[in-house]
Amino acid sequence: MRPKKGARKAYHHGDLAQALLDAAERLLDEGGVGAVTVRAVAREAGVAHSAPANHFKDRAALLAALATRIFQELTTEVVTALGISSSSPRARLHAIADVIVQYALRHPHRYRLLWRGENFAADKSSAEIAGTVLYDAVKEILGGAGTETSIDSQVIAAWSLIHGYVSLRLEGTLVDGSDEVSGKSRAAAIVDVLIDGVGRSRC
Amino acid sequence: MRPKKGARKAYHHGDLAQALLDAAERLLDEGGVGAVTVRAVAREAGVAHSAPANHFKDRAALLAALATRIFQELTTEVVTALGISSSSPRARLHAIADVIVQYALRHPHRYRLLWRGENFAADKSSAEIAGTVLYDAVKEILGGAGTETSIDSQVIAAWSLIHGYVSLRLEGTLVDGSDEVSGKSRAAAIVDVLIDGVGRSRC
DNA sequence: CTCCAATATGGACAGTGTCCATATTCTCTA
DNA sequence: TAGAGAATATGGACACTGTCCATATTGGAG
Repeated sequence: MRPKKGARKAYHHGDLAQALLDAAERLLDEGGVGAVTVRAVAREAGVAHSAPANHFKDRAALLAALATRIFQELTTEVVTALGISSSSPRARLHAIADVIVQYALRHPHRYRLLWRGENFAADKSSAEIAGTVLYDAVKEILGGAGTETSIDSQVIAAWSLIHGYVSLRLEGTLVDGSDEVSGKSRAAAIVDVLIDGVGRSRC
Repeated sequence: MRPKKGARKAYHHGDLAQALLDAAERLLDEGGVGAVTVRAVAREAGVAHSAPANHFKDRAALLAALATRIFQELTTEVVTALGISSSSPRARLHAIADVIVQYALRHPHRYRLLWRGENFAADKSSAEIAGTVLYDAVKEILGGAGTETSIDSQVIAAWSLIHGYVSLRLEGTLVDGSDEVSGKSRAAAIVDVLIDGVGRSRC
């Protein structure tokens, strides 16, 4: 039977699933996804090497669950920031970009984990839900003007821009060493480029 | 001693290093980076499991070499496309985006390999060189107008946009199923968004 | 022709994911 | 309240992996 209510100190260990995810997150932060090994997670949680199998059928399933949890944390941070931010579309886009860039730089391994599609081969559902939340957030910011398709393109462009920038930063591909450019962060600068357009800002 | 000239049928096997990279690329295309195992590569190439050690000290080194080779292939395709493309900045940006998106969709595992920083822990050099080539290509397209920093932001924005879009497509995150939008590809559409700006196209 | 370094081989070891039979413990029901 | 069955945890096993090692082979420089 599954725990029906509180589920604290339930069964033998007491929510081992949660404890395993905690352990996995610790290992992830320290050594990257490669360090998140079924056996290492079990060791970290102080259980037998085969105990995780009762809660996650696979290493992939474990990583998927971890990614889902992280995705929700990130989504929450974004939503919170949007709650505080002013109502200007530019400010709101800056807020989103800022939260995501900061989170990714603070927890690089976590952010990387989010975008390994392999992890979601099992249950795309929860990741897709979180993704939809973020997508809709930007769509709302960009408002109702323009045709439906043009808005979709704008939303996709915004997400591509932010995610791409973070990826390049994390992988160290960006030769650009300066985070600051004329008083604002590089992230803010490229968001402005997207809003104002390359063509316009060059004239 | 190292082969000095032609290096064909050299030594015991005859450029085993190259054969190993061929085998690795085959395995990569079929089963993703996880399938590129030192032993599997050796099997595929028909040599002992420890033979690769003579040419690549690590699995990481093997992957790095493979990534470098793929990076050069992609770079070449981009440069070629730019040679054919018209001189309009918009057309040239479209050309770059198109080549990269098409390449990534055709060889998803190869594209993914390029952006795993782990692979370059050993020799960042060659990957950085290839990255610089692409970076400079966009920088040249965007021309000499504007301040230095604002140009850098524009180039970074362009690369972030393209790379981010490809990543989202590859990971299946984009709920967007339609590649085509009002006669042009989605990739072209978001490049146009970047050029014209979100603000402008909404007025 | 001889020798040496580059190259290839096979064995070994620790670590991994996953399956299995077994042991323990919780919860619901009879 | 007693027991039964399901959920949970354990330890062993297997095949696979990366990497090291001692050994064998080979090609070219001297």
